[in-house]
Amino acid sequence: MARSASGRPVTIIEVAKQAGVSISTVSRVMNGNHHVDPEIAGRVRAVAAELRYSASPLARSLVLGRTQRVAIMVPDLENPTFQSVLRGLTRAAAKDNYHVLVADSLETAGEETTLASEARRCCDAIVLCAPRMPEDQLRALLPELAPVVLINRESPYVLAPTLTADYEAGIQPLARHLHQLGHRRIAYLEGNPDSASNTQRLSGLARFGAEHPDADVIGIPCGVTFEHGHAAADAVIASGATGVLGFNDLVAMGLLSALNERGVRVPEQLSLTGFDDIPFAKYMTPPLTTASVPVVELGEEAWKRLHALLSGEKPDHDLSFRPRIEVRGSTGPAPAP
Amino acid sequence: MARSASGRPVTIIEVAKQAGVSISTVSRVMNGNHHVDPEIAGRVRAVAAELRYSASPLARSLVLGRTQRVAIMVPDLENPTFQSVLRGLTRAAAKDNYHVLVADSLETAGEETTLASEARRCCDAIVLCAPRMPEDQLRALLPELAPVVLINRESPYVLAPTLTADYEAGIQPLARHLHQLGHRRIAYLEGNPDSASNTQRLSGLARFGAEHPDADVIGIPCGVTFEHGHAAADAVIASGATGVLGFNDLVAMGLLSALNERGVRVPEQLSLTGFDDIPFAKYMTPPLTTASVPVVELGEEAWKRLHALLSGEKPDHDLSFRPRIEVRGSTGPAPAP
DNA sequence: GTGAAAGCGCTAACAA
DNA sequence: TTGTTAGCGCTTTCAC
Repeated sequence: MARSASGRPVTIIEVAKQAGVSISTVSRVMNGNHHVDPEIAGRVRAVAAELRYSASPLARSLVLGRTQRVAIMVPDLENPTFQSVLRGLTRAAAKDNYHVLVADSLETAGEETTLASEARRCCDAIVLCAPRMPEDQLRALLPELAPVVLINRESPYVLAPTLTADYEAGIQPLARHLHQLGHRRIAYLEGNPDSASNTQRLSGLARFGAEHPDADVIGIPCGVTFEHGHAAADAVIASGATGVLGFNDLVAMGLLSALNERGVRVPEQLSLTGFDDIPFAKYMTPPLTTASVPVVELGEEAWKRLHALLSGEKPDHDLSFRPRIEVRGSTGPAPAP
Repeated sequence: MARSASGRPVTIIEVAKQAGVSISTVSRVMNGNHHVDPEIAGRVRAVAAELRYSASPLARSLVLGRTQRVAIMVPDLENPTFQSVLRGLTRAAAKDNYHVLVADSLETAGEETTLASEARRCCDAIVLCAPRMPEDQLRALLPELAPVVLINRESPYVLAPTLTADYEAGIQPLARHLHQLGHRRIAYLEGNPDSASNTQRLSGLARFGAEHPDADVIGIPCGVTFEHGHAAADAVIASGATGVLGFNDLVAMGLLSALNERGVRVPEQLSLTGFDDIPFAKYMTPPLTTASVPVVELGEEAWKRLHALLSGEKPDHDLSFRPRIEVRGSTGPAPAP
C-alpha cells in the first residue's frame, strides 16, 4: 500500500483514472478475471504496481461478506499450552491466507460469552479453547458463533467440530509407570475442580485404582500454575507419597523447585510426573517424565476444520489425541520403605 | 448478534422498521447520541435488545476508517519473550476495546515486509517486534505502516516510538557478578549475529573487558534456542571457561541440561547465567541467575504509545528498560584452579 | 470485453 | 429532534 497525494491510501478509483478504464475493469484485473483484454489488463497491472495499489481489505470484507480472519479465545495467554495452540492455528491459517485474532478471557468465565461474540463478529469463524462457561451457556452460544471449533471442551450436545486430548486415557500410563517402579502410595495434585480436564484425570485414576488394589491414590488440592505446585510441597511431603502425579508440567515444575529447596531428591526420594510435555519439560533437572499432548497439532487440526467449514465442506471427524508417555529422569524406583 | 429470519445477521434496517424510526435514529441511539427523544430511544433500545442487534464492525470500520484493531508482528511465536509481549499488548489493548491480530514471520526476514504491510492494512496500527529486515528496508517501510511502534529494534532514523531493553547495560552486571565470584575465564554464548540485541551484548562485554583487564571473555557461536544451547556444551567445556553468559535463558537452559548429562555440576564446576528471566528461569535446578527484562510491560507500553498515536496525541517518550540482575543458584564461586 | 449502477451496513452532514 | 441522502471502497450483476 502507498498513500496517494491526498495522504490517504490509493483507491481503485485512482487506478482506474490513471489507466483510463472503469473501476470494474480494475476490479476484474485485480481479481484475476480472465475476460479482460490482455493489453488492458497489462496496463492496469502496471498502474496498480506503480501506485502500489492493493484493494482495501475492509471494503472487500464488507462486500464479500468475509474477512479472511478467524478468532481464537483462550482462557489464559500465559499458559504454554494455549500459546502452542495459538501458534499452531496461526501458522496453519497463514498458509491459507487467513489471519488470527486473539482474545484472552483471563480465566474469567463470566466474560467469555461477550468476548467470544464480539471477537466472532469481526471474523469469519472462531475457535473456542477450553471455555470455562457453564454447559447451558455454551450450548446457547454455539449457534450464533458458527462456524466454530471447540478445543478441550466436550459437550454432550455439541453441534461443532471438537478436538480434545484424552486426559483420562493419558494419566493411566503415568500412574502405571509409577506402579511398576514400585510406588504404592501415589499423590495426585489436582487442577481446577471445575475444569473438564481435571475430572477426566480423576476418572482415569479411578480406573487405575480399580485395576491396582494395592495402590493408594491420594488427591491433593493444588491448582494449575508453578506457584500452586510450589505451594503444595508440604502437603505432598506430609502425605507420605513416594510418587506424585502433577496436574500438568507447570505444577510439577513448581513442586520440583520446592522439593529442591527442602533437600528432597528427585527421583531418589520422590518420583514426579507432569502432563502436557511443554517445551521446557525435557530441560528440567531432572528431565520431567510426562505425557505429551500435541498442542500445536490441536491448533492445526482446528484450522483444518474451520477451513472446511468456511469452504462449505464437511469437516474431518472429531479427534481425541491420546497423550503419549515420555519417560525421563524425574521418575525412578520407589525408595525402600 | 442474532440472525434474522433470513438467516443473516440482523441489520440496522430491521431494527429501524420494527421501531418505526429511520436508520439514523437507530444509529444515534446505538452510538449514545443524546439528541434523541428519550421515549424513542427507549423503544429503539428495546427492539435492538429483542432482536439482539449490534452494529456490524465491518460496516463501521469502513465508514469510520478505523477497525478497533491493531496488529503485532513477531519473529517467532514460540519464543516466550514474544509471547509475553503479545500478552502485554493484548491485555492492555483489550481495556481500551481494541483487538489484536497476530502475525508470525517465522524468523524469515524476507517475508517481513509483505507480512507487516498486509497485517497493517486490516488494522489501525501495528507493533513491529524485533524485525529482522535490513535497515534500509525498515526505513522505507515505516512511513506506510504508521502509526507504528517498534520494539527491540532501534533505527538511527526512526520516526516511530521505540521501546527497547538495554542489553548492553544489562549484560555488564552479569559479567561483573561472575568476576566478583572469582571467574576470570568467561564464555559468552552468542545469539544471531545479525540481531541488534546480540551486538549490544557484545559491546557491553567489550566495555566489561576494558574495565577488567584480568578477565578473558571468549565468544562462542551458539544461537537462541534450547537446542543451540544444548549443542554448545562441548565447545563450552573445551573453552576452559568457568563462567558462562548465555545469550538468553533458553540457551542457558539448554546448556544446563547438556552439562547435567555430562556430569558437570552447576555452579560447583561451572557458573551459568541467562538473560530475560522468562517465567521458567527461577524454577530450574539450580534456579537460573539472569537479567530480567520486563517483556509484558514492553507490550503494555507499546499499547500506550499506539493508543496515543491513534488518538492524535503525542506518545510518551521512548523507553529503554534496564534489565535487572537476578542472582540465583546457577552462579557460584569459581572453582580453585 | 467493458462500463454503469446497485448494493454490502453503517455514519454523518445536511435539511426539515 | 428526526429523516433523507451521500458516501466509505469495493464486487458484481446487468446492459451494451
